[in-house]
Amino acid sequence: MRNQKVGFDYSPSKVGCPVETTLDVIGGKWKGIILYHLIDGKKRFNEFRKLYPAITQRMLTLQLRELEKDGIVHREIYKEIPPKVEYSLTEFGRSLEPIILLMKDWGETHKNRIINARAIEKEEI
Amino acid sequence: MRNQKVGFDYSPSKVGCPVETTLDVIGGKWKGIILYHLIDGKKRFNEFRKLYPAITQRMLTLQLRELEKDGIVHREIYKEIPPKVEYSLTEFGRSLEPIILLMKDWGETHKNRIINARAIEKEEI
DNA sequence: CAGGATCCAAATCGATACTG
DNA sequence: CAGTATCGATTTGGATCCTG
Repeated sequence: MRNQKVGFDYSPSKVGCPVETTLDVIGGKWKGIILYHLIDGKKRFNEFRKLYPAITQRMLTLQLRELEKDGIVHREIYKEIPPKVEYSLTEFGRSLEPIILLMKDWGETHKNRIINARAIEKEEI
Repeated sequence: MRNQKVGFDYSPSKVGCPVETTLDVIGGKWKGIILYHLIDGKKRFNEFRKLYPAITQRMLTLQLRELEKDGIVHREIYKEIPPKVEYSLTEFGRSLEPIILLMKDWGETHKNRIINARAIEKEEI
């Protein structure tokens, strides 16, 4: 299976409201985080893994590839030994910055509220 | 303390960057769309189904319930026959409006680009 | 009308092992 | 270092039937 997708299917016939387009690009489980960390500069593969140990190697690879295919992320390969690959936002990718930053603000402000809501939810089960 | 934790909880909303919190709330496959349609007023269950035939009854129910539990959506039940249920944004939910609207703008602007990128991707398979 | 319940298929994820 | 490959587990989705 050489083309497993981690994002959503996006055949044109399914395209509905514009919000869906955006969520399709940044809504993957780890894409927002990847994008967020790319805002302050390029990152290497293992830098991401240190920043976010919870994401597996496999998922990181898959999500980066999709962002690359959507033209959001640029992948620069240095032909050295040991290998070195740097990921950065493309110009197009930068157009997502305002959204990511707004999401960051919202998350910072309301994180505890969400955590509480979900904790209560669990107690009730 | 009835909620003492022995290990560390790695559930997304408790750890990591704030962007993840936000995506956790609005990133569900249909949540963005639901939220988008709620911005311009309350909606009934079957109204959503007409606006978005692609979403199944089951998925609509599940996603609405999650938004409700997170305090984003309010569910008003009218005890009538036939039954009537209206969904609306809570005050808290309204704090997400700027993000949703920004996502809508981005989607409108770049929709075609994304569709093309993914069309090419498919040709290559 | 607005769903709940059930069952099954498909998509997605994670752990592990391996490689240029 | 930066990945691939593989496999089993989990999650999610869809179809169908049922109900107050």
